[in-house]
Amino acid sequence: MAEPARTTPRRLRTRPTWLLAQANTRAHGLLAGALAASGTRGHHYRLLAALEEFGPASQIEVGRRVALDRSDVTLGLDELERRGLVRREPAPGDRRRKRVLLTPAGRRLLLGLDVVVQQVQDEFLEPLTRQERETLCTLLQRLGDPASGGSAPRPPVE
Amino acid sequence: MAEPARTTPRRLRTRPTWLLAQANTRAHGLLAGALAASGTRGHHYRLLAALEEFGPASQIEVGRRVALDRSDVTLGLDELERRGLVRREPAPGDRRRKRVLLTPAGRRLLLGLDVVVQQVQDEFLEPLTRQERETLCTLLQRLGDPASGGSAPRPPVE
DNA sequence: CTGATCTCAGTCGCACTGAAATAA
DNA sequence: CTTATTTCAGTGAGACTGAGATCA
Repeated sequence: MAEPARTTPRRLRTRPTWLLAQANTRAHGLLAGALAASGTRGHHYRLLAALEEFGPASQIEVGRRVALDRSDVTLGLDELERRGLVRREPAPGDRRRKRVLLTPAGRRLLLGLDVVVQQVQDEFLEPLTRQERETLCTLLQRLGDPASGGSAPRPPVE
Repeated sequence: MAEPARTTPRRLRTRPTWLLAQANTRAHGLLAGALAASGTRGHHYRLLAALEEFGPASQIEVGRRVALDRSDVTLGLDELERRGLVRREPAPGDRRRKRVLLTPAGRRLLLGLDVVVQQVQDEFLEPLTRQERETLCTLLQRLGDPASGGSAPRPPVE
């Protein structure tokens, strides 16, 4: 017996939240590994994507669209700005805000990352047929949505 | 226009790894919130489950079954032991190892947590029919598996 | 005055690494 | 000697909070 029963407890194995967490861990690992080659992380891709698709926006707006906290947006944009991938300028008409916009270099990087990210999807989904992939997506979509409509963000520490 | 286009970029919205991450965030939030009432976290439930279902085992064995790092097993068991929920004793026949076992109080807590965890599943899956829930589970199972067979755990930092 | 935006410092839980201590 | 198990200290990313500065 070289492999002495590497079984997961039934309590976990049969629970959707466990399966979800396991699958997500694998997906996250693949993604992080692939993005690391360009010195980028998930945050960066998200931020670039929001800027490209919706044009210049305030930081709070960007954060809302890609589900990032205001602090993480600030830090992420710091890094992108240092690399010349985005620019911040005072927003016209409201000097509290900053208008963030993609530079040409930022757009180029984004297009390159698109390929990387797409390859990761294929690698991750390899065990599923095309039909199954679509089913998965629609189910996940419906599960992720309710978050915006009434969950417990962080319970108070006792 | 009070809600000015809270849309997620298409690049994210259409990608399985994004949908997975969003759904997982919601699931994790619900679970953490529900467990917090008993001063427990996911780790603890996993550890208790492994001990209950497979009986006393070495720490490394427990960690393998519930996908926890050796260090996290040590810390998690520290906490459970302090609360009298598990006991550690030197393993008979191999004094490098410790044999970890569930106490009666640990078993009682586990049974209580079972109810809590099950309720969270129902709340989380509420948007799906019974049929869809089963489909989801089988798909996720197949996606989580390959992890053991050849992924990139942590890419070296450049 | 209130309230929004951005920034900064810090917290917390999670996943992991490297190395020491102990023992097979 | 090498190898396995546990423990400890520390790192790094992700998600978050609270407070200050700035401005509507």
